[in-house]
Amino acid sequence: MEFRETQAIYLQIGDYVCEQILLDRWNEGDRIPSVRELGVDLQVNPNTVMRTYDFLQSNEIIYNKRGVGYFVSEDAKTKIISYRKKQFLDQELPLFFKNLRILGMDFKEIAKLYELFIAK
Amino acid sequence: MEFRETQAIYLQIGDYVCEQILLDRWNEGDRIPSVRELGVDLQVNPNTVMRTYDFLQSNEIIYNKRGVGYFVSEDAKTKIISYRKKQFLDQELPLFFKNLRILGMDFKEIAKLYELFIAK
Amino acid sequence: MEFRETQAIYLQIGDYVCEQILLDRWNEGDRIPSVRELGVDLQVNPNTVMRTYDFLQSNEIIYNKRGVGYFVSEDAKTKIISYRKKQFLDQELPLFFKNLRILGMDFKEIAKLYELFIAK
Amino acid sequence: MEFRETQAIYLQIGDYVCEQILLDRWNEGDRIPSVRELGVDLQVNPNTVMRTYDFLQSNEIIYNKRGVGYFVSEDAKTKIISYRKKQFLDQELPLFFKNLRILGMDFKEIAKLYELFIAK
DNA sequence: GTGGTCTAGACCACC
DNA sequence: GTGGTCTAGACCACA
Repeated sequence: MEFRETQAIYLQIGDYVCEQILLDRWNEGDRIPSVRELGVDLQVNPNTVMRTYDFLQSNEIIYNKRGVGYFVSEDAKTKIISYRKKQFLDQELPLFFKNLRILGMDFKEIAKLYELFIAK
Repeated sequence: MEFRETQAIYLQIGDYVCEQILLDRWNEGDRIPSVRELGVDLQVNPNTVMRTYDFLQSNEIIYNKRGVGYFVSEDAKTKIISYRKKQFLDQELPLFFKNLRILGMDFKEIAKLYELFIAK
Repeated sequence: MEFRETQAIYLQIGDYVCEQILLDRWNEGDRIPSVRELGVDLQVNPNTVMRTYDFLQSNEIIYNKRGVGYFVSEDAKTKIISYRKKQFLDQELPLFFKNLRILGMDFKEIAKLYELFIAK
Repeated sequence: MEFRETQAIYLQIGDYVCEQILLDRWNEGDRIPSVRELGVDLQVNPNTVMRTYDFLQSNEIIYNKRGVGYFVSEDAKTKIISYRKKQFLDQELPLFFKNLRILGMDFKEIAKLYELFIAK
């Protein structure tokens, strides 16, 4: 796995894990790879994976059974989506609209571009 | 001024400066606030403002007269808009569309939200 | 059975076993559940139960007949109570009192809560 | 500073910080020592202090100004006390009462011991 | 100077 | 085997 420079690796791994869950590769209730396994897989220090798991656990997307491993929470998918939606509506959308206005772009242009995007 | 966690403060100040220019609050050829003044205004360390000005100067949006201050370049508005438009079309828009799809949102919803935004 | 985060599971199982003995559910001289049985009951790895039994045996609360099983010692109840009472008076009580004071709670509050607890 | 074996160092440092706040040694709004300073003071790796600060920040007891340092939140004292109170009422008190009953101790005994404790 | 991230490697308790 | 903690040391962006 390649990492972007612009974001902490442990967060990118977080996104990776969430994607696996959203795509039903790792199902709710399943055990996910151990910190060591995933560390080897992604060519990353186990501590870094640990940090990801810590972060996801504090967001209740995964949980831990002591001495056994980490597991996908029951409502993980819902949580991920609602978390992202909130992020999107609160942060990205206002910025997006502001940009539209500042750049003097017409909303209809965007609509057209979206159709092109969908068609791809 | 409040700053987002997701982006360096000096870049956010850069956006702020560009906005002043685009909105004709600071006109081309005019002197803009000194590093210290803006630092006080925005509750930010002067070094940070300095970094912003450095950055904007390297993009030729502002220029410097030694011992006098920083000034808005003649074609600043054009430059800002073309720079931003490129950024917007290449980077933000694809991400934006991708998000829409992942979150399963309808484009009509966005259109409605935009009207609300405009009305404000 | 639910386990607290703050203490090792095998110790919490130890408390559970002692309680069964104190409450006369498992009587002195009787055979107690096998490591596997209790493991299934409590949804826990048999190794963990094994560790509990090891621990209790080293405190002479239970003993082992090879190939037969584990049994409650003759004077188990006395031992448990004296062990716990010591623990309680030396360790828990001082901490408890200290907490009361730090939190600025009145002892009468505690008395009331105790009545509620008893009434349950 | 000496650390107990029974609890993670970073949590003990957390308690230490909270104590400083409760005792008005570090006041609300004040900057607290940098991770490096406190690391030297307590003879501990800066990363460990970092972990403490992370933890306290997620509990909103301290907050961070980027590039400047960590600061005591406005209502830190209230938060600490209410956090501890919750912990006490939910976790310790039920266990305490349960112990009382199992050990067959009278509540009046406890009341007497408390008076002795207070008198000290 | 500050925090933040990451690595490598160690040791531990626990399951 | 698992996670959890800690250290030492490095590098970086940021203020």
